[in-house]
Amino acid sequence: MRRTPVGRQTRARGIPEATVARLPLYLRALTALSERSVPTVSSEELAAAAGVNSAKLRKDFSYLGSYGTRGVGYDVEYLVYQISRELGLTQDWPVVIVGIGNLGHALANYGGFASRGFRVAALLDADPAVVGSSAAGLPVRHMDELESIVESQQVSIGVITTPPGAAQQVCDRLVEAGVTSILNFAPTVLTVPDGVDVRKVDLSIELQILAFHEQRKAGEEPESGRGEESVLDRAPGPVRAAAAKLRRAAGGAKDAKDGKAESGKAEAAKGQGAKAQGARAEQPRGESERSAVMPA
Amino acid sequence: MRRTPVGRQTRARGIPEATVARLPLYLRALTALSERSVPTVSSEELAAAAGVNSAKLRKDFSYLGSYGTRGVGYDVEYLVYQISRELGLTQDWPVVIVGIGNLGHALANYGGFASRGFRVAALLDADPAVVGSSAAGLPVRHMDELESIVESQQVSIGVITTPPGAAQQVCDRLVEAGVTSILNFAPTVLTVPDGVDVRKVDLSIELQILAFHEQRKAGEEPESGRGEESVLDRAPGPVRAAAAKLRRAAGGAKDAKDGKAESGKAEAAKGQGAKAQGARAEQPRGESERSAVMPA
DNA sequence: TAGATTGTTAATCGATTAACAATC
DNA sequence: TAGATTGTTAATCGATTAACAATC
Repeated sequence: MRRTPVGRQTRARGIPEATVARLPLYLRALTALSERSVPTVSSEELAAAAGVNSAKLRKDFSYLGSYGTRGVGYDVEYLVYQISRELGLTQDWPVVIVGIGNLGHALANYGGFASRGFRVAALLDADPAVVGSSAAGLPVRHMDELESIVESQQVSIGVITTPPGAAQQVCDRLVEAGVTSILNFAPTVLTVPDGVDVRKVDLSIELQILAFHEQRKAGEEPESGRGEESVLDRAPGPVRAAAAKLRRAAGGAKDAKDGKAESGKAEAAKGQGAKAQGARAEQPRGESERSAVMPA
Repeated sequence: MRRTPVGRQTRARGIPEATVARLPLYLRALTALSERSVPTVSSEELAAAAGVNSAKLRKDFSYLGSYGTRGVGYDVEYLVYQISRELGLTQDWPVVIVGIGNLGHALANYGGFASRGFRVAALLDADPAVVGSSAAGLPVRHMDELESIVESQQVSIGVITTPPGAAQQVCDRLVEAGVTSILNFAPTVLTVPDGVDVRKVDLSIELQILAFHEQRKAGEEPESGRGEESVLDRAPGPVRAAAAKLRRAAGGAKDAKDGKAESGKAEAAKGQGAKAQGARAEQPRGESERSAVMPA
C-alpha cells in the first residue's frame, strides 16, 4: 500500500515523528524570542535555545517548507505561526481532565495549556467528596457527566489522571463518547481501538531510566566487567540449559519473590548505600554474579 | 576512540537507549504477573501486557543475557530481579523534590516511587508560606537546606517542579551540591555540565503532539493537498527569494505578532471551532494558503 | 518425538549528522 | 563582491521487524 510519489519524494503527508516531537521545543524557544521582540534568528542560535543541534533543526524545518532566508536566518514571527499551524495550535482544543487528585490539579493549573490553544472544558472525578469542589477556577463535575460534556463541547482530547485501576474504564468511556486522543498519566497500558491515539507520561519510568544511567556512572572509571555475560550464559548448550532449568526450578513464585534481593551479593550491594558518586559503589560484577543472585 | 570488541560484538557496555526505556514497562508487567503468582510467561504474552511486539521484546532481552527457556518462556521472578538489577533498582535512591506546588505534591505522593527503590529524601521550596507544611507525611524544608541535605544524604537524583524561571538556578545548585541526574518538569531547557543527565517531562509538549495527530485525523478522508508546498516555495530561485524577503519585510516583530493568526484564511480556520471529528474542519489547504496567512 | 518458544540473523526502515552547494 | 547561512545530499548510525534455526 505504498503512496504514490508526487515528485522526488512524496513529502505531503509525512513529517517524521521525531520531528513532530521537536516542533513544540522550537515553538517554545521561538515564543521566548518573540517576547523579546527578536526579529530573526539563525538555525545555530535557535538550535542552541531549543537544545538540539543545528543540522537537525534545519532538517526538521525542511519538512515544513522553506521558511528561512539564506545568509539571514528565520523570521521569528513567521516561524512561530507556521509551526503553530503545523501542530494544529491555531485552533481551539477543548480538553477534559479525568481524575482530580494532586496531578489533576497540577494539570488544571498548568499555564502551558491555555497559551497553546488548549482549553480545559471540564474536570471530572468519581469521588463525591471531590465533586463540587473547584480547581483552577473550574468546578469538578461528576463522571456521570462525561458523555454529555464530551459530546456537547466536541471534546476530542482526554487526559487521564486517575488511579491505575480506573484508567482503562475511563478510557473506554472517553473513546465511546467520541474522544480520539488520550494523554495517559496512569501507569497502565491502555487498549484502544484503531484511530485513537494514546500518549503516555510515566513519572516512575523517567526516574528508572535516570537510575540506570546513574548506576553506570558509579562503576564507570575503569573498563570494569559490568554488564558482561556470565560464564554460564556463554557456555555451550547443555550447560546453559541446565542453568536455565535450575533457575526455573528455583522458586514457587512467592518464596522466590521474597528472597529475591536479599541473598548473596545482591544484599551486599544493597547495603552499600546509594550514590557513591565517583566511587565504586559495587564491586565490579564478576563471573559468578548472575548465579550468586539467583533465588536460593 | 572505538571500544575494543571482545567477541562478535562488544555488548558489554551497550544496552540501546530504546531498550533501556522499555525495561521499566516490562518490569511493570512482570510485577503484575508476579503479584498474581504467575510462574512463567512467554515473550508473546509479556509483550502483549507491556504493549510492544514480541520480536522487539526478545531482542531487548537478548541484550541482557539469555534469561529464557526455549519452548517454555521466562521465569517471572527471575526476570523481575534481573531487570531490576539492570535498571539499578535493587539499590536505594534518595531523591529530592524541589518546588512543592501541585505537581510537587503529586510526585511526593506518587506510589510508583517507593516501590521502585526511590525514596524521597526531602521536599524543598523557596516560599516561606509553604516551608513547614507537610506533604506525603514529609515536612517541606527551605531551599537553604538544599546543599546540606544533598551532601549528608548522598542524593544523586533531583526532581525539579519549580516555575520555569527558577529551574536553571535550582539545577545549578543541585549540580553544585553533587546531584548528577535531574528530572525536569519545568518547561525550560536546562544547561548542565558533562556527566550530568537531564530528562525532561513536559506536559504541554505531549498535548501538542496529540493535537498534531488529531488535526490530521480531521482532514484525513481524501488525499487532500494538506501539507503540500505552496507554488511559491516550489518556484524557481528568484521568486522564492522575493517571497522570503516579502515575509521578512512584513513585520516589525510586535506588529506582525499581534496580527499573525488574525488575518486571511487563518482567521477563518480558527473560527470554525475545534474537533470536527470525522468531518473536514478546514478546507483542504490550497496553493495560496501559505502566502494568504502571511502577516499582511 | 512433536510442539512450543527462545535467541539471533539479516533485511528494512527511520533518524542523525557533517558537509557543502545554493543563495541571500 | 565577500561573508553568512540555509536547504539538501549522502553517509552513518541505531531501531524495528519478520523469519527461522536452535533448543527446550
